[in-house]
Amino acid sequence: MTNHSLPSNDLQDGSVHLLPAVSIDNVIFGFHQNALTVLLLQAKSNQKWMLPGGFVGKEEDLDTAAIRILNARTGLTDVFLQQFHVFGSAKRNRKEHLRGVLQTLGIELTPESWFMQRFITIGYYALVNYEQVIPQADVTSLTCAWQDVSQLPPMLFDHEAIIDKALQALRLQLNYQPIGYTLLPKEFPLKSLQTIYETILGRKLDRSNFSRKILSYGILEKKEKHYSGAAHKAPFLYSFKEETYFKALQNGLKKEF
Amino acid sequence: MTNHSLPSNDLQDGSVHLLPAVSIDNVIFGFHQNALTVLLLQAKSNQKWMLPGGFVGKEEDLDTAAIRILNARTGLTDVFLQQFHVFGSAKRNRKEHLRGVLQTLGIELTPESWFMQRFITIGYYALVNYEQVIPQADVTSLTCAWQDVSQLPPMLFDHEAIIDKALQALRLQLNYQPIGYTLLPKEFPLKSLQTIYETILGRKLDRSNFSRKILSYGILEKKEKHYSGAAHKAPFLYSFKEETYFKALQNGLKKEF
DNA sequence: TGTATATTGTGTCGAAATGACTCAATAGGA
DNA sequence: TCCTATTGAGTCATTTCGACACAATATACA
Repeated sequence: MTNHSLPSNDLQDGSVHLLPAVSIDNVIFGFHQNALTVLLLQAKSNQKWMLPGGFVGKEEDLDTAAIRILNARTGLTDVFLQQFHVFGSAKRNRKEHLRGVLQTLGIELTPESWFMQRFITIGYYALVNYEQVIPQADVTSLTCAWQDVSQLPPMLFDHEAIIDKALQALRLQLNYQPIGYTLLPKEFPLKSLQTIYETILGRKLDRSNFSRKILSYGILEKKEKHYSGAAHKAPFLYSFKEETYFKALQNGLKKEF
Repeated sequence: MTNHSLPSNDLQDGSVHLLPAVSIDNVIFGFHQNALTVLLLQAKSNQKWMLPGGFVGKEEDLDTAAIRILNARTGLTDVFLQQFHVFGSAKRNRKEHLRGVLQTLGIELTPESWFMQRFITIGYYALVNYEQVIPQADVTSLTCAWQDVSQLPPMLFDHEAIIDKALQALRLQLNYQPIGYTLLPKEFPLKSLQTIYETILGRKLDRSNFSRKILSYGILEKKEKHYSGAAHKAPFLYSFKEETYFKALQNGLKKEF
């Protein structure tokens, strides 16, 4: 973890009502200007960027905590949020950053404080609608802002690796679950969805074949044309058919083997 | 967690050298008599079965701890072991079982002891060679034994759900990674591999199509015939081609999308 | 010794999916 | 008016998939 959505005196007596040694980091993906982006915070102490994270209450489910933490930075409540990996190397080096955080807050803690101990962090990823998010910085950060996934700024400790791993997890998910409903506005051109797939997969896809395949899932509905103002033919817009979309989320898109 | 491979006085002062609130549970799969099996321990206190689990040292990587715990019950060192999910519901009810464990060991702990607190557990699964395992019970268990996955005995708290989730994770893995090298003896008939796939997927596969597909991966080598003594044609044996097998493990079997 | 039975190796066939293309239509810029 | 980028639609050869057929054969049993 790096961040927290709790009052700063929790750092002093968090041990009373927080689960020790465990934190949560959220990788929140959005889609804007034809690019996949991640919501990040910039640390006051050293200007590096970090994932919005936090702690878990002593009697709080992990999933509930992840949602609470996401809500604090985005204002969103109803979100597709999924655990994807635990980062548990003993050498996740937080020490230096923590000193900075404490200095920022004007707090002193002994090295024995719960907050100074080793933490493992559980990675969750979310796919959200860019438009609906109101980024909210916290007391330790200068700003909360979207960053292009393919051009990440300097990140705190292992947070770039965590984003990488989230992308890998998404890449696998593409093969058995639909994606996009929570990332895109109600109506969108197929091109946008294709860009999302391309970013996650890290390679170009054939336009024609992509359209054939995605439409074969039966989760899209064709709407009217969209005149973007660009110097070329106007594309059709599409929207997700909620019913079949969620059925596909549950049952998977295809049966391998 | 449920179990531990550490001396029993760790229960008293584990807080000194163990990570609090975090345990590991291993789902160890083996293949025997044409069936997929899991290695389980039977609790002395109430005869229920549980996954071999344990704790994490304060300076120990999660993955290292998982291997250490697996080694303690199987004697194996070189194993395919993979984290698949964190179980973090606040209501994972260990309390009753813990009382039993403490009674068995003749230890008394205050409710404030680290051991009596809430734990989240990280699930790892392993695929191992049945023949090479020497099951080893620990101080809190009557026995350590293999159990058929499709006929599990009564299990402690959420351990059946954990096995289910491990199977689900395996099911996904089948689509992009080869499986079997660590489960089967050096040489085996295709039928054995097919049974593994069928158990993991929970449905029958067409023999002919299975063979075509699995051979198309190029990870198998045909060996001599095998006369089993059964009243029918003798099958060929196969072995994995290590080089291509591990290449496939790394790079995946196919590129969806 | 001969026949029955279960299971294996091999192959067929149509349907579906995939990857690499082509080409006309068109919205706005030069 | 012509140019250019992009779209919608479609072609086509190749590969993959699912379901099934059939002969070969290792042993049991009559």
